[in-house]
This record gives sequence, C-alpha cells and structure tokens, in this order.
Amino acid sequence: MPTTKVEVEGLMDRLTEVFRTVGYDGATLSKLSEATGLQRASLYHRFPGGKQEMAEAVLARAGEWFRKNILETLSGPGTPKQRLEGMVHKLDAFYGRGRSSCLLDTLSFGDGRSLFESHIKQSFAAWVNALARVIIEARGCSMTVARPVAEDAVIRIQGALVLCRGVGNTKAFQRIIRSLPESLIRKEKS
Amino acid sequence: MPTTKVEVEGLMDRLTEVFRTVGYDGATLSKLSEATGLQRASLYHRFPGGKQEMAEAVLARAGEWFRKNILETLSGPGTPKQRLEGMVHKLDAFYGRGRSSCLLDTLSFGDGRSLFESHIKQSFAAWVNALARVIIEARGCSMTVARPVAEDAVIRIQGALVLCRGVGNTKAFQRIIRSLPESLIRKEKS
DNA sequence: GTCTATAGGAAGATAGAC
DNA sequence: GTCTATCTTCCTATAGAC
Repeated sequence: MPTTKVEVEGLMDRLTEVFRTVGYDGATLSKLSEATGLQRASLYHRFPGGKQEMAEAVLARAGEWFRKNILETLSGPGTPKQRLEGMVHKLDAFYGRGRSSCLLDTLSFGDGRSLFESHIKQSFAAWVNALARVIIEARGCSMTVARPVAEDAVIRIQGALVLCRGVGNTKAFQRIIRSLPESLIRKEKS
Repeated sequence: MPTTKVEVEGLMDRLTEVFRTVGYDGATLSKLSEATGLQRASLYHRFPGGKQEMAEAVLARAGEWFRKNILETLSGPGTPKQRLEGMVHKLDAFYGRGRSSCLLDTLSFGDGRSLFESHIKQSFAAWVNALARVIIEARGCSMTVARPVAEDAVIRIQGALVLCRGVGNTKAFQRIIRSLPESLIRKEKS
C-alpha cells in the first residue's frame, strides 16, 4: 500500500517547518524524526541522501509553490495592482502571517550556505525579475528604474520577517505587505 | 603576563566572525578553535560556560559597540540628517559594507533563539526607539507616526543584509543605507 | 594560559528483522 | 515501509601535564 499524497504532503510540511525554524545546521536527524513521527531509519528510506536530500526536497517543494502561487500571480491576468495584491495575499499565507521565517534566509547560514547558494541566488533573482516586470508595466519605466524598486520590495519582506522574529510579533510584517502594492506602483520614491 | 587588550579584542573579533557566519548551532567548538588558533581546552579556560558563554560575550560586545557608535550618534549633537548620516557611516563598517550578517538575525535560529530571545528583542527595541526620536525631531511628528518609519529603517537594513547574503553582492545594502537619511527625514511616504 | 588526552554523549548514517 | 540495533564520527566538556 503506497503512501498517499496527503501523507507525503504532511510529511513535507513537518520537514519544512523544522528547516525554517532552526536552519540547516540546527535541523538534526533527531528533530526531523520527532517532528515527522518517523524514526531516523525511515527517513533514510525515503531520503537516501539523508539530511541534505531532505533539505533539497523541502527547498524544491517551496520553490514550486512559490512559482505557482507567487510568480504566476505576478505574470498572470489583472491589473498590476491586482496582481501585487494577489502576491501579497499569497505571501501572507506562505510566511504564516509573518510567523514563519523564509527558507532562503535560514538556509543561507552554516553548512546550508554552500549547499544551497546557487538555488537561493536564483530564487531571489526570479522574484526580483517578476516584480520588476510588473513595476515596468505599472509605471511605464525602464528596467533600470524598476529593478531597485523590485529589490526594495523583497528587502522589505525579508527585513520584516527578521524584525518580527526578533521582537516576537507580526505587526510589522502585516504593515509592510499591506503597503507594498501601492508603494510599488507609485512613481514617487518608494 | 596577562593577555593584552589588543589580543583579547582580536580573539573576540574571530569569535564574532564565526557566530555571524554560521549562527549558534553551526558554531562548533572545532570551528571556534580553528578561527581563534586556540585549542578547545583553552577556549574553556577563558569561557568556562563554553559555547553559550562565548556567544553571550560576543553579543554583549557587539551591543556595547552598537550603543557607543550607533545609538550615541543618533542621540548626539548635530542636525537629524547629520546624525542619520553618522549612523549610516557606522553601520557600513559594522556590517562590513554589507558582507557580514547581523548577529540579531543569525542568533535568532535554533538553540540560539531561546538563549538570546530577550537580548535580541531589547536590541531591536532600543534601535527603533533611538531612530524614532530622531525622526520626531526632524519631522515634528508624533511617536505614533515616527515609530513605523523607524521600524521601516531597521527592516530595510536587515532585509538588505539578507538579500545581499543571498545574491552574493553588496550593492543593495549600499543603495539602501545611502538612501536612508533623506528618506527618514522626508514627510512623504517612506 | 596553553596544551594533549580523553570521557561521555549526540550526531549522521547503515544493516537487517518484521 | 517502519522498526530496533549498531557503527563511526563529531560534539561538548573536563582532567591534568607543562
């Protein structure tokens, strides 16, 4: 009896939660085992490459969700403002309303850094590019103008997650994402 | 012959570098030993509490530097703009022109989280407060208005560090800190 | 104040029963 | 597909010589 898709998704959710919370170095096999309810050996059955393969799977799955829900929203139908509001709505869920950290942040320390460097770099680049295209469409500006504005959006989101994790509440994240659509569309200094 | 102050400062610099780069969980005694040139047992001689005491010392020292160089600049003499430019100049050095991570970020994962939670929270609060006071002075606005603007500044700095670490270059950090003084003083939407 | 040596335990990973 | 049992390596921490 093969494992159901629902069970696999639940398993991946638990693994993701661990890597998000404690990073790559902090994600010990014991913690991953406890979080999933599977013994270490069972995890190795599913991920022969061990911890590294689990983190790769988690990162790949998050990347797919991000492409399908964030990037496709940005390049999809609707006005630029509607698409940015769509992104913000999806981000709110993706980051647990500001409670969860970003894997691109937590996996960029320690041993995770060298392992996922290029993946992280590409993910940030794709996000900035998708945002820049929306901004160009909304403002009728050049890529040279749009790129730093798009970077600012990613910077604010990441910074808000860091601050909220630090101070222990999510108000700043909520404020930031709510202000994003309008601030990215306006031509004034962002 | 007691160890000189210069040597101690050098030692602390090396320890700081490790915790900044790999976080608390990633900072093994082996890495700390290699980075400092001292054997594990020698590190225990200086820090009987082991890794936790080293991280506490590193965090305390960074906090002192921050108070003396950043917070005192913000509350010191000069116009608000001059003080913000002073902060930016110090921050540029503090974060290695955008190459180094912030300890408040790297120590908020894994085992470090529970250990340094309140220290991190207080540090962020002090920084936001100091910035808010400058903004109030510059704009003649209320604390209610100034606080989110001050938070935005911290958010941008932290976010820029995350993005720069992710993409492997420091341009975004440079751009962000250069734009900070003027954007915090202006009454337009930050 | 630094070192070598080592204890005791937790880490990642594997073998093989069921 | 999951488990118990085990291996090796690395970890934190200590003892004691110099």
